[in-house]
Order: sequence, then C-alpha cells, then structure tokens
Amino acid sequence: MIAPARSRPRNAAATRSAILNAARSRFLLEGYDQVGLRAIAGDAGVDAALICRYFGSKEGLFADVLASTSKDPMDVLAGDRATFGRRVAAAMLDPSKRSPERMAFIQLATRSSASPVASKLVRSHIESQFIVPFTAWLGDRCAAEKAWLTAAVLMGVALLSDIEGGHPSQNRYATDTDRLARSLQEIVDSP
Amino acid sequence: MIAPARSRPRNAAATRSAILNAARSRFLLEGYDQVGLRAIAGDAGVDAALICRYFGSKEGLFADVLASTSKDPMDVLAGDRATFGRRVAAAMLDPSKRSPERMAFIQLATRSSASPVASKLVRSHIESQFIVPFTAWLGDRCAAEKAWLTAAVLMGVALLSDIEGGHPSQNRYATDTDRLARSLQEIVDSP
DNA sequence: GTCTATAGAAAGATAGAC
DNA sequence: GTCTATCTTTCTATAGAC
Repeated sequence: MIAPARSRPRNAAATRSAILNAARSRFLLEGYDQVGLRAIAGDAGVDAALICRYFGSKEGLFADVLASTSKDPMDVLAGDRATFGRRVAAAMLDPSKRSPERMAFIQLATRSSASPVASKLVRSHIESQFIVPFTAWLGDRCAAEKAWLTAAVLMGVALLSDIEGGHPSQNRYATDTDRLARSLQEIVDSP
Repeated sequence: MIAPARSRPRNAAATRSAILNAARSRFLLEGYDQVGLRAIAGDAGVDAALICRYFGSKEGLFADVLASTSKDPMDVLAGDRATFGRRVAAAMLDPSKRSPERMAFIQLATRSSASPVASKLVRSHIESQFIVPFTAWLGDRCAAEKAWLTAAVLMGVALLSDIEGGHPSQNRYATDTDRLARSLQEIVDSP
C-alpha cells in the first residue's frame, strides 16, 4: 500500500466544489438559518473548519452558492411570450416537468429570505438574476413593475408549497397549474 | 410609602397579556427564528423565565400569539365581491390605508414560515383563518383552489416587500396597487 | 490540505430563592 | 408571582497539530 486509503485526495478545487454543492442542496431545501456548517460539512465529507477556511464565513459561503446558481434560472424566458404563463407554472408545479434544478433560485431565495444576513444577498440576487433580465425580456411599459409582481407570485407559490407539506391532492396539480398559468400570463399581458 | 414602587403589580393576567403583545410585535416584524425569548421579555418588562412558566415553551408562546391574532384578518371579506381586489391590494400596499393590524396574520405567517416548528402552526392557522372562511365567502366552483392561490400571492407580496427593504419609489405605490388589485380580482372572477 | 480541539457567544429551558 | 442563577445545547469561527 503506497498511497493511504483516503476517500478524498487532497485537492482544493474538488473539496471546494463538494462543499459548494452540499451547501446548495441544504440551503435550497432548508433555508439559511436552519442549516449549520456541520451539516454541510458532513454532506460534503469534510470537516466544518474547512468551510470557513475556503469561504471565510457562512455568509461568504451563501454568497458563493447564490453566484453559482445564477446560470440556469432563466431558461423559462427562452420561449414564446404567449405561452410564458404555462411554461413557468409547469416548471413550478407540474411534478413531471419539475426538476430540482429548474426554479432553483426561487426556492433558494424564498427559503432563505427570513434571515437578515441572507436576505441582503437574496435581494440583489433576485434583482440581478430575475428582475433585470425579465424586465429586458418584457421590454414594454411598466416592465419592472410586472417583473416584481411576477417574482412575488412565484415566491408566494414556492413558500406556500413548502407550508402545504408537499402533498396537495394529486389531481389538483392540473387545475392549480392552469390557474397559476393564467395569473402569470395576465400579469405579462396587462397594459 | 406603603406599597413598594414596582412598575408592574403582581398580576398574572396583565403579565401574560404583556408578554403576548410583545411577542406578537416581535414575531410579526422579525419572524420566529430571529426572536429570542429574552428580547420578548425585555419588551414586556418581565424576566425571560416567566415566558416558559406561562406558555411552556417558545412554540407554545407562538401558538398562543397565532390564536390571539385570529380575529381581525378577514375584515377585507366584508365588502362587495367586485371590489375585493382593490380592497385587499390597498390593505397590503397602500401606505395610507395600511395599518399594522390589517393583514397582520399574513405578515406573521410569512415571516415565520421558514422555521419548521413555526410552519406547522402557521399552516393550520392559514387554513382555518384564511382558506376556510375565504372559500366559504367565494362559495363557487374551485373556491378552495382560488383561496390557496390568493394566499400565495399575498404571502409573496409580503415576503418581497420585506426583501425590497420597504423603500420602493413613492409614486410606484399607485401603479403597483392597481396591478396587484387586478391580479387578485382576476383570481376571484376566474371560472 | 485536512483535521482536532476549543474559544466565545447565544439560545431555550429549569430549579429554587424571595 | 417574579426574578436570579445556571444547565445544556448548539452555533460560528479560529488556532494549531499533523
């Protein structure tokens, strides 16, 4: 046995990435306050002290998680404006079309918005990653106001889905998705 | 000096009430996780140990706060169905019509929904104090689904108002209120 | 580069004096 | 009925050994 049987080689980049992924999953599901550095370190298979070494603090870690979650959010914008409501509602509620990745930044923002330290970061993230591109995509009068209301509706749905416990009756998905789709579409289409 | 100069007479009912009011204000503004028993006790002018004596635990205190906030929420339901959207939107956003009391249970539910222990209580409170009476008030097909979506929109607006920092441009209130009013009214009027 | 050990603060809750 | 004192736990963050 030449090399010791370590489960993880001494690789700073890989360790940093493992921490970041574990943190994203935890923050996404439980929110900033509810997650301890020990839990994240445990998921990543490293010691909690390493997190502060690599990211400075819990806040720094959260900021990096937000920054690394900023690529995928707006794939729902790639599409026809007339079907915007359907697409987003499906991404939010439809269990068949809902992946852990889609709408991830909405979940992340919603579940961590209670903490004063996290909400500062969440605010600027929502603004730069959702409000700004969405406003540009709309490109019409009151686009910014429409963007803010859309964000509010999506966060409210995400928040209430959590509270509901994730077990609304199965056959309600269709009617709920339709209703949400109509509301979102009406915000976009309104003068 | 016959009686000692105590700021508070030894009165269990008054003390209990003072704690309850202080707790409501704190939970309403900061959320369940962010508020410590010592802060509540300080506001109420009593010792933190009394809270556990009177309410058993922090969770018990929060439950009693929710129960004592269940009277005022639905005064917005007293009115014409055609102007429902306007009334609720004004209560949520209009600074002139917005009192700390109105929509208090929405703020309370939104800001405390992140905590697992509080969200259990928040869920049943929303259901019994909002969904059930609102569904009955609607009284039509899909009333329950409309009620859930309405609650989601209101919570989203409350949540995003917090995050925004409470300083959107002054002249945006009017257009934001109109837009929210239209969205709420469309949910109510939808088939 | 990673871990052990621990500092330092703050939380909820309880026992018992007054 | 109220408060002082304290227990216990949990958290972030750091210092230093390996």
